[in-house]
Amino acid sequence: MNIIITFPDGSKKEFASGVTPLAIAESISSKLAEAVVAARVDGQVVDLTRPLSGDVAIELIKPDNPAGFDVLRHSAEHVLATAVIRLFKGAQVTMGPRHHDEEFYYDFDIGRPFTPEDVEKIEAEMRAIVAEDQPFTREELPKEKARELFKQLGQRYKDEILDWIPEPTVTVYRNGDFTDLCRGPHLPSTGRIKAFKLIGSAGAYWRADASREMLQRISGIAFGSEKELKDHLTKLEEAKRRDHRKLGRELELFLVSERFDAHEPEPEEAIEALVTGRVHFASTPAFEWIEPTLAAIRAALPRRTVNFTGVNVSSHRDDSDRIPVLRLECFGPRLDADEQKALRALGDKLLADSRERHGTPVDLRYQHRAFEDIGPGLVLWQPKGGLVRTLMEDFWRREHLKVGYDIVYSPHIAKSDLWKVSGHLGFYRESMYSPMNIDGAEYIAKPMNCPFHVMMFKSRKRSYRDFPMRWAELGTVYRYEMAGVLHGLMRVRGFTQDDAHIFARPDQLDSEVDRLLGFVLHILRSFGFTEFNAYLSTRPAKFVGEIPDWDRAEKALAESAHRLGLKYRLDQGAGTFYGPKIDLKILDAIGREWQCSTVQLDFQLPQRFGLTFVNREGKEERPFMLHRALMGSLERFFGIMIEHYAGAFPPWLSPVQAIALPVTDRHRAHARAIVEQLRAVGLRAQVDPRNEKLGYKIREAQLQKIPFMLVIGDKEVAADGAALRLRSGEDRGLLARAALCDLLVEQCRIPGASADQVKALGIEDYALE
RNA sequence: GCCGGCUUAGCUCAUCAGGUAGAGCAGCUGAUUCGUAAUCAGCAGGUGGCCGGUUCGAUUCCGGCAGCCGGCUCCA
Repeated sequence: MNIIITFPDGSKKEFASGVTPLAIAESISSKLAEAVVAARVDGQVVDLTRPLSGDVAIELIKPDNPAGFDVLRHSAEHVLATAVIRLFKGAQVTMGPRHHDEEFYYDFDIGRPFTPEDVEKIEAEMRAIVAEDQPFTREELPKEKARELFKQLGQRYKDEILDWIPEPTVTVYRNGDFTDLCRGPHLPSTGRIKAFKLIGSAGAYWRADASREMLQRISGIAFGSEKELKDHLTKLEEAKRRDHRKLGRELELFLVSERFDAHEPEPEEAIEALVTGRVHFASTPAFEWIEPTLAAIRAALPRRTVNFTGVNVSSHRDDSDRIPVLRLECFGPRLDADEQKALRALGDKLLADSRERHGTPVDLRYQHRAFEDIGPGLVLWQPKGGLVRTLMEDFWRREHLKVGYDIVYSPHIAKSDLWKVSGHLGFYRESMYSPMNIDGAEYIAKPMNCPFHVMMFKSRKRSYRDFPMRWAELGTVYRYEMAGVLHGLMRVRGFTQDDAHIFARPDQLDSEVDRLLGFVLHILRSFGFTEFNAYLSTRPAKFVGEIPDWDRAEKALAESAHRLGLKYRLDQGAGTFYGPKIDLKILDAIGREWQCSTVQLDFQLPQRFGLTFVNREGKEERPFMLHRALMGSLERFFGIMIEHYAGAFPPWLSPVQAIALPVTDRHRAHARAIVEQLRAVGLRAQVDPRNEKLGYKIREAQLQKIPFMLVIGDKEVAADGAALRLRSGEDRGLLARAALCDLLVEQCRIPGASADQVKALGIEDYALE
């Protein structure tokens, strides 16, 4: 019996029933059969070896297609697992990712971490398995049969995976000595994995749950050809070259988490004693410890002043598992051997005491203070970075004022009570810095700016005529982020949000969202980003407010994105607890995605703070509130720009725009004259006055990524001009002084919203009714 | 916070197996007056992240802590 196969281009061909997609590919060309990794049959991706029956539509999938990529990488995972069970007796296999971005990985439990040597061995074993060209075979069997099978194989984790599969029948794939529970599909055989490389190993929690077993993840990359693999590695190299941490140091833009040696040993050296212990936070307030501990330490160190300086709560998992760290400072000469011994003995004693009292360990140690330390995740903006930031901020302020925002400021700390009312202490406590005690009241560093803006709203009775109110602030916030996630400027603990809160009447929702999205695009484009991905995040499982309000708000965001021609992806259930949001991610020069902008609707705060306005009928009504950030955080956005431009900022953002390079010192005076004139028209220009060869100065200017180099020698002095060299290497030749000036002014112009844009962004409701 | 790795001069990196550290660049001094990505010479620079342990002796071996890097998780 024959069946009719329909191809994507609509053409049809007849085959014998039971034909496999692989055979079909071979009938077209052997090259295609070689390249193809899976087939889409009536919309479903299946193995190339799956026999077909009945008339179907078929599409042969190659690795250049996302589905094909997935199959390739998925098979690579199985090869990885095969290598691991061969090399490690009793290794437990768990699972790989559902979808693959760049990398593939598979998590194992071998009772210990993998070493870098293990990974090398595993990769070698994988190559052997590929060379063996083991066929992948698929088998369907009832769930209970599968349970028995994996029990026999000694694979514990598979049992748990089977628990969360609802279907009565499951599929199992085999290759060589490896059998895995797997939906598939897979390549016909391991020999088809030509280009792959293991990237490394790291710990990962079973089911991403920190309370479960720590597994060992091995990750790698796989491609359809060696060339693609090579290209990918080149891209990684390129990313490394652009790393903002490296460029930040080289260009002297910022410092983060820097530790400096202490300057001079001081006559009165300070040491710091830390007392840590695990106690039940709710039933045993850490403060009970302070007095007895202090007294004991004072007795052990009679020659020193010992002060209590605070309590840090260092674990943030949940209330019952917090670790209060008592921070004590001891001033005085460095401890001698006897004193250190005494302190250690005291530590042992405290340990024993606390075990008795709380059933938990306590640990006392001291540390000589040998460093001048800022603290992890805190940023210093050096002069050149500070200048770029100033330019970013100035631009930001000017554009905001143009389109009807007001600029506000708020303090860095506020009483705990405010954070209680706002709900942060309930929902956000784990990310907040510990309170400080001032005159008997508790204050906390702000993790967000919104409560302050809300308080300003409440300062007087509001009328429907006041709306919309758009209050923007470059507000520096502090968030306690887990130590392991900090990363250069991209993830820090103190950062400045380009925040704003828009308070408006319900009838203004659509127009405000429209204007906002338009404004976001304008700002991001001005900084040189032209490609975006938008994500609409809808109601999560845990939410506040009424469902009709949510639906309406989600619709408003979606429609607005639509009106602006912004294509968005739906992120179901990923909204914040207080409202839906739309996030914009920008694509940088090498195609990486970065989240910056977020626009969030909030039903929660106006309600918690009881915000109202008086409407046209004289009745109290609740306004809505929009939170938004465009750049997100100045620190992070700066980091992204550094990587996007590889440190070569556009001229308007370059710390130094032009540098004059006199060929010898007799050309210095003329160089100074040119620079003076450039400065007079507002350009940031400098002279390199050093007695060095021209090549040397050019090299330095080039490394500093200065956009315009002005070479000045005899010819240029005679012609009263300069020879312009661009950082691209292009030599523009001699330019007369005036022409040079005009050109540079033009090239360094600061972007800004045009009159049309301002109009589009809606200045009209500035007019009072 | 968890898992692994790393931490040597301002930066980039050496020091084969435990015997108290070297180079290039940067810095300082001097010479050189030079045309599109590095002129030469000299000088100075380090209680090898911090605190302990083992050892006759630790940068090297072991433990604790801190920081960084790659992941988990989370997010601007």
